Amino acid sequence: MPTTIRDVASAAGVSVATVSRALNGTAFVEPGTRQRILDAAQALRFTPSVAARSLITRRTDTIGALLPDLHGEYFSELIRGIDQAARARGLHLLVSSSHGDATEAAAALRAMNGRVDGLLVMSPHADAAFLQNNLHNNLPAVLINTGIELPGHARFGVDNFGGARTMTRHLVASGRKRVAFIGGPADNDEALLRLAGYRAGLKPGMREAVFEGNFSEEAGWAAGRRIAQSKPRPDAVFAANDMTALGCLAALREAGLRVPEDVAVVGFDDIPIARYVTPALTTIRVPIAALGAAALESLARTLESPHSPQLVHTVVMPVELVVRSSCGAGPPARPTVPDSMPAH
Amino acid sequence: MPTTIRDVASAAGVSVATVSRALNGTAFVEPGTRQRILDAAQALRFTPSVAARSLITRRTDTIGALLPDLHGEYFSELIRGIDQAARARGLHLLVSSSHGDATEAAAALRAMNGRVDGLLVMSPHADAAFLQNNLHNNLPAVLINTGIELPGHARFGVDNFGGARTMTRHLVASGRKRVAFIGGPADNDEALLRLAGYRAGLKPGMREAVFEGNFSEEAGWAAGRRIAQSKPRPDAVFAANDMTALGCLAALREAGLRVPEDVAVVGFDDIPIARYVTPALTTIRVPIAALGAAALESLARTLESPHSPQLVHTVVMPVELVVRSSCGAGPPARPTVPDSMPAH
DNA sequence: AGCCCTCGCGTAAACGGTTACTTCACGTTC
DNA sequence: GAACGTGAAGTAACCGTTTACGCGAGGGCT
Repeated sequence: MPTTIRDVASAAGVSVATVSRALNGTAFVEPGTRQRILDAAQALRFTPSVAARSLITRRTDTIGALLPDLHGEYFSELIRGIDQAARARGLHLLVSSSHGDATEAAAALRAMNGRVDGLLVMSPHADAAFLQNNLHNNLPAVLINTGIELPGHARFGVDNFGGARTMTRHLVASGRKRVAFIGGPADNDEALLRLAGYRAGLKPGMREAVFEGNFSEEAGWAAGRRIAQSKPRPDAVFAANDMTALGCLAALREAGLRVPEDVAVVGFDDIPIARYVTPALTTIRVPIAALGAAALESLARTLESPHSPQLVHTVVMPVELVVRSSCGAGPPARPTVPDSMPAH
Repeated sequence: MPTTIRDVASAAGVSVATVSRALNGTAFVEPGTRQRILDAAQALRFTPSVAARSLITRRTDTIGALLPDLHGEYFSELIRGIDQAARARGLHLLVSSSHGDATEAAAALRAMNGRVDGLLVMSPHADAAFLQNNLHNNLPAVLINTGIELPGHARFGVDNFGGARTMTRHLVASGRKRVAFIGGPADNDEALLRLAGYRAGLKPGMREAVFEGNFSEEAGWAAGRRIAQSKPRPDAVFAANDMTALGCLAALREAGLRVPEDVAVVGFDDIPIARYVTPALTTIRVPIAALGAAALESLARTLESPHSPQLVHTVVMPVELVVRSSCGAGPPARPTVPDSMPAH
């Protein structure tokens, strides 16, 4: 039913091979002939069959993104970065988000087999064995935000350690004496790096105070209550991420403490909400979209030169300290409508 | 290089046709033979070539999502709903987000041709002519959040009119006398419906007061300043979306007005930030994920029975009034860590 | 016993592109 | 003027499936 390359060929009075060459520019075609072909294709609304092409070409010009069940801003920013970079390179994007367990993730990964030329994997389930088992025919893949190191694959992440150290140093430098830390999930690599950064940022002699957490607001709330009642009360709390900081903030204020006067509260991630709470949250901004874009760029380059040695194994994107009022050192008033979110 | 159906056939001692039938269950195959084939396929790690299959089948089991450059929560919720529904039906999801203008959107749409069996289109550029021109070989498509009505295509949206009317009535019922409205972009159908709902919700005799806006925080801020200085000052402001409400909120408070005592401020969408600002924003919750899922379900049904008459043309998802403190009628305190965002 | 239907399976023709060979017609070069 | 390189285009093989068609075997029916 749809027009094929043969229709175009007969319409232009040439062979299918010439049509293919003219359309793809893969070989010399006389300008006049080329124009006839182009016109015919246009007139017939010819669209090459992707399936037929990739059957022989063994390329799909599509990359797959395997994402965890992540949420809101983080997810959309990552996709945005990936999508833009992909479009710039003429690549398509097949996404699979939201799989609760490793089995689902494995199924999703396997289903992508043959549909994509390469893979962007960001999944808590993506350990070495997982990829080994489910990544058939050595599909190129780059890993995002993962702790594991896998021989053939590049890794991209943000500077969790450095960011956490910078934040801690900032608190210390602004005079805070007892800086507490609310951690993330115990098996989460990013959380562990942030914890390590916190420790590295303390002045020698300062005692660390680590409270349990799991990246959730509830955990921040619970930790905040414990912090408010703890014996030598901390005068600063560094939460492993912003949601935790938000929960902590609420708990501290309910306990009658003033933020930032009595205790500073800071987070990590710079989710958009951070700007809007009162007091506005000091945090570490992570370049999520840039992270996604960089990962895709790397993957695309690998695809272009399949047999070149893997140039880069691990890339750590720099992060940025964003000082607002919740640490007592930021601008007091509301910034005049900053780089805000576009309308939906 | 990868194993083909022929390898499996010779390994199992049967013909390729039988392998195909055994693997797809499309015809009777003797149990013993079937098992031999399954074992062989397993042992060889055989994965059917998607390209070859869809070349002959003319199906890709993939649906495309054409999305505007929408942001944050809205985007991710929509994708989540679509993705879950798609996975449940064994469909894959090819996304293309973020195109600034109609030309880019058209290119994105055309590039999907042949890669997808159907299309989910949510784009401000997707008017009738646009689809007519770029939707070749009458690809099934369903439209999301669009004002236009297109013969062959189902439409999905949320009840912008009803939600806005409910909100306005709520304000009126709680004693507000002068309810102002900050609009959205003049060419945005959703914004216009919300405006209409606002008008419909006013008591007869009440004067409407409509301020310009464009769904952005900045516009809300600007409108808020004008509102603060306007002659008979409104005692309630209904913004066309939450971001606008946030901007307005800030402007009113900078002008020294108390919210909600002096003036109520309410929004539309229930973005997550709405819960966290002080005062927490009263708003209309729209079921974004459900919207995406419903649209995909409809598309999938159309694909399954291609020649059945289009059952449903327009679906309007119900919305829900969420009363918080910014309208003066909500719960005063912070709800005890409500259905919060999961960790990223 | 003959007939027909169904099961079980093989043969080979699509599907719609790309591309390795070829052929042919021209200059160029020695 | 023979040898050769190169532009321009055609022929046909090939990519890996699905599926229409054919055929033999066996069972139920008349």
